[in-house]
Amino acid sequence: MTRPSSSKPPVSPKTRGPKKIRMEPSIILDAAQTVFAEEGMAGASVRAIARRAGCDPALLYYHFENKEQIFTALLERKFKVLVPRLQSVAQSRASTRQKLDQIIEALAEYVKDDAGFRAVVRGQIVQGAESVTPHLVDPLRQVHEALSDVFAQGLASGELRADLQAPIVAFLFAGTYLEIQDLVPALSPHMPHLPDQPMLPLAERMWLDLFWRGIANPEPPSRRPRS
Amino acid sequence: MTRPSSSKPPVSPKTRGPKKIRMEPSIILDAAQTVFAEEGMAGASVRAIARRAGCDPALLYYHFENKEQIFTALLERKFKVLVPRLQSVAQSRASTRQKLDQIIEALAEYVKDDAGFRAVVRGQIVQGAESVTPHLVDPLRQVHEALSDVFAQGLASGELRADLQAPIVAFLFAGTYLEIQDLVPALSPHMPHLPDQPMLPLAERMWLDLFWRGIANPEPPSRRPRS
DNA sequence: AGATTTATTCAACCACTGTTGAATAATGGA
DNA sequence: TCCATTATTCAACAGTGGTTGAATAAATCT
Repeated sequence: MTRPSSSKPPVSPKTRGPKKIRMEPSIILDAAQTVFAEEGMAGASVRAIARRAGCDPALLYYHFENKEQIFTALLERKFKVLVPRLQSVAQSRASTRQKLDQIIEALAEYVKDDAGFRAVVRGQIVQGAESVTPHLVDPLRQVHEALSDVFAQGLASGELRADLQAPIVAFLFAGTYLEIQDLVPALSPHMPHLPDQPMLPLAERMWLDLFWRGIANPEPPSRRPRS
Repeated sequence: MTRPSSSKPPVSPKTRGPKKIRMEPSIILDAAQTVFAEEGMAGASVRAIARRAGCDPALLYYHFENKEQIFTALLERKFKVLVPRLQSVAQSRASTRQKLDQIIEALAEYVKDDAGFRAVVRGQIVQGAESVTPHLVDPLRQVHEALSDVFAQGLASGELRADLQAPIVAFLFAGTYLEIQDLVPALSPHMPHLPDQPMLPLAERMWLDLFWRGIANPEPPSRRPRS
């Protein structure tokens, strides 16, 4: 102030450089996931993510290209565990019913505590966001193919009703499962006229039974090809 | 430019006031709905909404309190037609199957060309946005109550399986229907291994058949109380 | 016609946005 | 121990965000 700033006082010439050490990019991703979930795609600010991760905003640009690429990195991280797991279920040879249970297990891992973030992803999908969609279609296609395979096998073996179409049932199965995982926990707290138990397990069980009755072949073939 | 702006030239003292006349608030709401759908809650700027509606941003603050209130007004407009329609279905006395068809008709009207906007609404629900949730819980509760009634009646009449719980089936029915309406159109264009027909009608029919098989009582009572 | 109310626009405010270039502390190798 | 690389921070830029107060045209009323 009073000093007339003789030539070029860089204001505080000795305070830069690391203070926290070794910030793992995965910590930034964790922070980003929460902030995206809470604020949405556009509402999530780089500064908020950095604050939550405990570092400077500029650091994000050292580890990632920009905000969108943080988002796509997040997608990649999530699908990298889901896709192979589903593919291995599709290649196992258990009964269709058992495979569905395994698929549900994998999906349950995928959705864990994550409704907010997945709502953002859904937004990007339905509005076909240019920068995100390319990174989404590939894993989603793989997920859908794996599920389609499972249902196609069930059709071929006669475990499932012959009037079904595997790719469509795959849509229905995954879509409705995720829907229940997201919406029931979000809504049931506000519905006063409900039984006094946790809704989600009840809804999940009822949905699975319902769905199975809807697709199972009422006259199943002999369980093993028996003379 | 060249004029040195003598003392206080209010820059252009005669250009204010209306140019377009009588901008209906509903036009602003239409514009807002598209922009919210395309850009998300935080990404939708007041300026973008105004541009789309063809008016000045400040006008939005004459007709509405602020951005959030535009959003809640939008919600109100949508639910004002859905809720009574569902309630009247619940009070009619057709067969349960017929009532479900009517519910679907009402829901189809509700979802029409609107996936983007509903994705935003879903985001607000799952993240429990403070300013929006209060305006959502009431209509959502009414929707859920109406559907619950329909299923409860079906249970009482023996049209539906006795091991179901009406409020939960209500969740499943509405949730999964909306899910299919949103996700199938958004995803199927990117799935190369699909039959070459429009997916949505197929998926919708298959889902309804599946759902009905899942909830219908396999030993239905006499259609009218007989002797 | 004149006055009042209603509907609209303009210009500006400040807080915050994504992003970058330069400065620098910590780390690891020679 | 010195040096090069890596990881981090600071400060700033230019743009955009929601929002408001004053100005004013159009519509309505008397």
